[in-house]
Amino acid sequence: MAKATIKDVALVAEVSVKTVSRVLNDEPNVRPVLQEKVHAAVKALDFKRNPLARGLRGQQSFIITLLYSNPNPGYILELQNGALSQCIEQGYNLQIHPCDHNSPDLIKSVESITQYSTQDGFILTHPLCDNKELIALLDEKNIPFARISPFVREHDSPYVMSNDEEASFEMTKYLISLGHTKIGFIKGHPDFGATHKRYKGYQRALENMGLTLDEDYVKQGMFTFETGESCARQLLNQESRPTAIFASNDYMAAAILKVAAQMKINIPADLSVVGYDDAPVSQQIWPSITTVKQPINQMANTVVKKLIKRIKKQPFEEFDTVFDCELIIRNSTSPCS
Amino acid sequence: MAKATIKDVALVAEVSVKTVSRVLNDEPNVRPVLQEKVHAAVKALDFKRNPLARGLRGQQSFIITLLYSNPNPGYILELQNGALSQCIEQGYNLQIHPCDHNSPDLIKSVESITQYSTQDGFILTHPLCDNKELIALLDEKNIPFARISPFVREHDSPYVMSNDEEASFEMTKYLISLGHTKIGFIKGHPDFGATHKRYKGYQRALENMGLTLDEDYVKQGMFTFETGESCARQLLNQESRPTAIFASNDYMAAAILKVAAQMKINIPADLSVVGYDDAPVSQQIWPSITTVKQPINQMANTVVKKLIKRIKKQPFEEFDTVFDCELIIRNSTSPCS
DNA sequence: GTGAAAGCGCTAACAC
DNA sequence: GTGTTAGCGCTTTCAC
Repeated sequence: MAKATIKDVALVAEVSVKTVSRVLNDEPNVRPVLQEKVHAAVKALDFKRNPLARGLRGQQSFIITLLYSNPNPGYILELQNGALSQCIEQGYNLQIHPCDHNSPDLIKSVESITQYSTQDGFILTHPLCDNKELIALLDEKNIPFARISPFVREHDSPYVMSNDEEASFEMTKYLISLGHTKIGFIKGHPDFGATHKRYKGYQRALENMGLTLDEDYVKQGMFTFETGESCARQLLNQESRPTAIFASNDYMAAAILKVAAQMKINIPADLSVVGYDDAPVSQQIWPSITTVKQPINQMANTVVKKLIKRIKKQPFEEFDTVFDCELIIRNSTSPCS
Repeated sequence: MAKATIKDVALVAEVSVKTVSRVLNDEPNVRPVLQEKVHAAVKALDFKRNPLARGLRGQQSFIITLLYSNPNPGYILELQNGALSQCIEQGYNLQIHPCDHNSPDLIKSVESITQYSTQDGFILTHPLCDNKELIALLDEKNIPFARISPFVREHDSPYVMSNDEEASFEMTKYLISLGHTKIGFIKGHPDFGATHKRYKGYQRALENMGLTLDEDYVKQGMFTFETGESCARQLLNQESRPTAIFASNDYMAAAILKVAAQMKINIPADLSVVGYDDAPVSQQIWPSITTVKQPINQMANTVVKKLIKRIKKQPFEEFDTVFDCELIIRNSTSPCS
């Protein structure tokens, strides 16, 4: 059986195609009686509108493109799933577009997808959402977009973010509450807004609890296992070594475990370690890593809602913008001995 | 400036729209002179065909849907990237559809996406590609599909696979070459075809090298960290414990490291551990885990090529079907002491 | 309130 | 070889 078209529905419902279209699009000016008839016919024929035809006529594609450049597979997948479920709910398709935020071809690659297919909107994840060229491109092409965890917020496009600074503040306070005073910190990649927020939360907590920040306890990592490893070595090879280290993500935290094992430093007895992101590795390692979990799925869900509102030129302020993170206490932290 | 249409191109090239269409579709019967003209006009206008219109007219969508149900984010992302790059190259879009192979709604969920949008073909990853109901559904709807790592191969649809059995055979031989004779094995989830192939490679290597398989050294895991942990405990709590353990994936291998740490068993000095998949954790843990890497990206790439051939009803036998895996020797293995 | 007709951008069928 | 015409399924005029 060939797929039913709007004509078939009109025939069965004994109305015109236009009336069917009106009902389907929730337009006013249709008598309830006819609405009923149409709905019945739609159901009887198991009719679904052809998105291609809809798009062609309406100059829209019902495609939302998710742009990401991020080395964390667990994070990306969660993002995809959250965005996807909301897209499906609203009758949109999600197109994925992995890219490299360091590539000189970034702009070109995004431009090319805007040409080869049509998309109603973009979702930019960090750090792409702070890329001025990219934003300029989308603005120029007049393509709506929404951002996840932007650092710079001046654009009028919708965005969502997690309260990284607050979570980092809480996590640092937690370490202090365990009796730690010598708390090391490994920063993330400076291109990522989250890096600065996480560091700021750490700073603020120390200050707030009357501790002074020791520059020797702060090292610059790049979110990779390798940089985490070298930072950990630097931190732990000092005379007065920290009794706790806060890494800006779980990969770097995992690297601390490696260095500690090699140096025969016992975790958590001699050194507490915390990470960030709740990456799979934080559970697949021993001791499992105390970390921070962002509500990524929910954030992705909301950002899609906002984007679709923006696409439809409706207000989007009704939705949440800042999302709370959750501290997940595992086995890599213990009271300072 | 509004996007150029085929009409604009025809106008500039001073030919009919049909001629433009012919050139664009590489159809015969156009004089080289006109081809030149059309190409020049296309370039001048930076013209790209509207995929919606193309799809509507041609009863195709240029959408390929990737179906997966797999708990390994690194694997999925790699798969997506491989499939995506090939899709883009051939002018297709990739739609992703994560699902749960255990869900009773699986079939319904796939059926619904075939209704809400049109797709030219599906890519089924394992274990979905061995789901009879699913295959029956696609066959009935006459939607072409291709499979990645199917266990049952009777269908005439194209597929690719890695030679898991061979890789597992080689890995086991490698352990034996290190002097190990008491080699434990943790099986994966029985729903996955790979589980059986990996086990078979292990069996065959033992046999081949003149060792007898000891049932006490084989435990049934489910690919999760937790099951790996309990299997490791069972294996290591025996009187005559194995000196090496082969886990069917890296999550379970990571769990062995945990158990070993708790039991003060030194890795790799007292126990060699190998995993499978080259999951991110295998590098983010210490000691890093010796493992097997499948050429996922390449497999995904090829399966898309095959699928598109199938969609176009062209032969697809020219492409590779079986892909070699690579042993990655890291720090979790050493000669038997 | 409702319907007929036009057309979104493209390609298949058929003329020439 | 090349151009004209029709129409994919839908929504948007614009009549009634």
